[in-house]
Amino acid sequence: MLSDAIKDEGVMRRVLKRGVHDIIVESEFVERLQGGRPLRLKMGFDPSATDIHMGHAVGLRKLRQLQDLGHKVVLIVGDWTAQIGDPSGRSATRPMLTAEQVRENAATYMAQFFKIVDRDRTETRWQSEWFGEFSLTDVIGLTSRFTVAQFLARDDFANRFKANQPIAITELLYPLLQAYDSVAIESDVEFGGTDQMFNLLVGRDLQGMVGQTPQQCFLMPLLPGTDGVQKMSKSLGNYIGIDEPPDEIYGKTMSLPDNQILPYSEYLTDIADDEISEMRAELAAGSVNPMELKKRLARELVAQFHDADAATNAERNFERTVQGGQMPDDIPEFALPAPDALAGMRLSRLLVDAGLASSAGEARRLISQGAVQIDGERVSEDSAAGIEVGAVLRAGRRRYVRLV
RNA sequence: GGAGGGAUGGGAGAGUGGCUAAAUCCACCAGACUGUAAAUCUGGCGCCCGACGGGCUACGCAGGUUCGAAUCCUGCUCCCUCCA
Repeated sequence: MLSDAIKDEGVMRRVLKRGVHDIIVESEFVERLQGGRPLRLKMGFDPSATDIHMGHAVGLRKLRQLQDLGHKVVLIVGDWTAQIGDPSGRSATRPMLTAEQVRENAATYMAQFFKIVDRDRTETRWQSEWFGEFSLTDVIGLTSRFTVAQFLARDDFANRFKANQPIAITELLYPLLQAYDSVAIESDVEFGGTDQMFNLLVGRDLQGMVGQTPQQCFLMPLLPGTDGVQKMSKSLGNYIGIDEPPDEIYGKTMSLPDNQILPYSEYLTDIADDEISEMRAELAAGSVNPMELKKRLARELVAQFHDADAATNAERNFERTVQGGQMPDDIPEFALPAPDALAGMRLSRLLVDAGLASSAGEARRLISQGAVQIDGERVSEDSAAGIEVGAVLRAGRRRYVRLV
């Protein structure tokens, strides 16, 4: 059942150090890892956000590594909290969902989740299994174990409290509910980003209070988004989704700032440690064009979330279109409503209809700024005169459409 | 329960009767330069109109005063601070 690989120093190093920010408590974790019993690895999921991106992948890859050593993932669908939402209204990321939406979102999420995590070594649990039965007595029992001072130890709360920002009572409840999840499934290890540290620790405390062995907390580094500064998140629009087409993953990776090449390579690929050290040395010495290392990274990511052929293709496309300035071969088509529709039509109208601009105003701006090309020729007049069926419209760097 | 302060565009934050589709910064879009990197520079950033002009919508919500309101008045909703 359990793999002997845990005796291998290289494997252990990879599991414990690479793509890991901190393990609380590392020595206990190692002990339990070697204890001969498959561990229950807790991973919670909020069904109000269903897209998995590279930032999440760091942790999911870690789960997979541990599964490969014989351990078991327990995926918790946060259906209960999602149906309550966040009444404080402060956070648009926690809308109230219907049971129906939760089911759909969970399905969407899992389809992506199991691209990384091994389905056969995963147990899926729904939060409502235990919270569905919860009474007010239970809630009070739970809250009575903690103090306000404990919560003020969390940076986020402390800062907001000092700055006179509101903190909804429910916000204090969420960590407790999450902690109770750990008790409900008898978690051995819980995973989360460094921003989750407080919540994970509350789970650890609560388990101890009810007589369970406290879970270990596995903290993953937060992956910066494509801007290289803020953490990757959908709402900031700086993410690379694992479900995105090969060309997108490749292209977005290429637009990463250079200083993200090493972190991304380390956290998201299996490129060997010595190779990464070599890359680091080359970058420091300036003996390599960072672009080349980024291409390597982009290939690795596409191969991982699609396959090797897709990676080769995406690279070829990138070289031809972006680096070579040629048109891509897959251009979405836009069907003109009528054969003679182009006659007398304004170009701005056409751009909007074809989805290349969100409004006529934007379309006009693009034209006047020289961002619009027809069959490779830059246009400056807002007129569709002379355009024929089969022509390729381009707006900005990457938006193309072929008229049919 | 009492007193005071506040709600402005994706975010932060000016503006206290016309010069305000609303300063400035960030984010974002496009162009130049490039390695679809960073930095820098330039232009843009509500919607519509054959349009160097015109119209419509917008400053928490609903009314009102005024030739004219984001700016004044009334009511409502929400938030914050201090006192109890």
